[in-house]
Amino acid sequence: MNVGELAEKFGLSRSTLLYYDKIDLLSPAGRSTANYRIYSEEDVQKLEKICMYRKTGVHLKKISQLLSSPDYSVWEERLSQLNDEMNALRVQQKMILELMENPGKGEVETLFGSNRFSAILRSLGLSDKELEQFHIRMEQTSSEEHRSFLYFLGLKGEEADNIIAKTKKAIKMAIKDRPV
Amino acid sequence: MNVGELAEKFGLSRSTLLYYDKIDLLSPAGRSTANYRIYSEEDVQKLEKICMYRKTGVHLKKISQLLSSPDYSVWEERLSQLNDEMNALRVQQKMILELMENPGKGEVETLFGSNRFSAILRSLGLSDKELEQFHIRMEQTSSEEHRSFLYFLGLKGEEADNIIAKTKKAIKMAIKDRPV
DNA sequence: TTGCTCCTCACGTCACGTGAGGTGGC
DNA sequence: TTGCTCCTCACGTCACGTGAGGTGGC
Repeated sequence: MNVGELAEKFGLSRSTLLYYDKIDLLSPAGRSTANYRIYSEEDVQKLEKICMYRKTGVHLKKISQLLSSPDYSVWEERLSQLNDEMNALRVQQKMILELMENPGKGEVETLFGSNRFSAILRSLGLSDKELEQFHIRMEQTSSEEHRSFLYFLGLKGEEADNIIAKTKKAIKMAIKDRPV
Repeated sequence: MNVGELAEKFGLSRSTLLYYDKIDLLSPAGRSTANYRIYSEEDVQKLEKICMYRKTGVHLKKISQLLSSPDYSVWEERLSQLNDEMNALRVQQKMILELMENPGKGEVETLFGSNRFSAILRSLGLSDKELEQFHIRMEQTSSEEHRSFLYFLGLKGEEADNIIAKTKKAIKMAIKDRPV
């Protein structure tokens, strides 16, 4: 296999493979007479692992190390890092919400009503779909539990009522649209 | 004020301020006879805003735009971006957990018992302390609710029992260590 | 011969950090 | 004079993307 074929097979760009060769992460087994890169079956399997590991967000250097000596601790470290990164993102969300609520400090227009609600939703770090699913499952299990959970999150009475109303509506819609 | 003083006042490095000058984000009002940068009171106030905006994670270019023309939509965009980024991190967490559970694919040692539990905890994107607090609050409110919540998260019976036992222990410790 | 892929530099990205080499102020 | 801060390049970071300019294969 040459670069183009390998790139397409894995949905990567050529420059990615050239880069991997450059940093000695994945060098082709050989070269053709015309100096084309030729990848072996082993190279293909190695690339498969690389792609999997890459999806965890660890640095290519660590991936390189992992390939030569599997080390379990890399995953624990990465999980811890991810935790920190998520917390950092949450801090950013909080900062934005503060700026939105205190336009005086940042001198931006005020935010209110349903906008504020959606901002709070996002600040919880969940996607809209995920949150809707969560609320639906809670409401179906126990409406009372749902309400206390919303209070638990620090929402005020009216806001909680709004969410519950929305969720009930969503459930009705879901039931209505359910295939027979 | 010169660079060093301003840097210290805001807890920034000098190179940061040099960089901000270079990209025309914050250029000093003037220069001394020895070509030192001299920052005015206006510059100080501008830097204050820059520091606040920086905490939201928006690019310096956008911050530069914000300073000349306040635009509310920047925050909405950033919130949406943050959502995407958090989801991306969650995908990475999932990938790691899969690799940990399927050592065959990644050829890493197996994970079991309490390790698996802590991995699940981290995969929820909460810090250990946050999670402990959460469990404590739930357990104090309603032990039954706590258990059903754990099932809700997909934990099996024994694992749930373990968490509850741990939480009860933590509560006892907290009560015991409480200042009189 | 015409396209096509391939090759090798080399520069740009983002927000700085880190020297190198030199000058002014107390 | 001794440190101290200041100055201006310029390179390194991370994982590529994007040309520029040129060659081999069908």
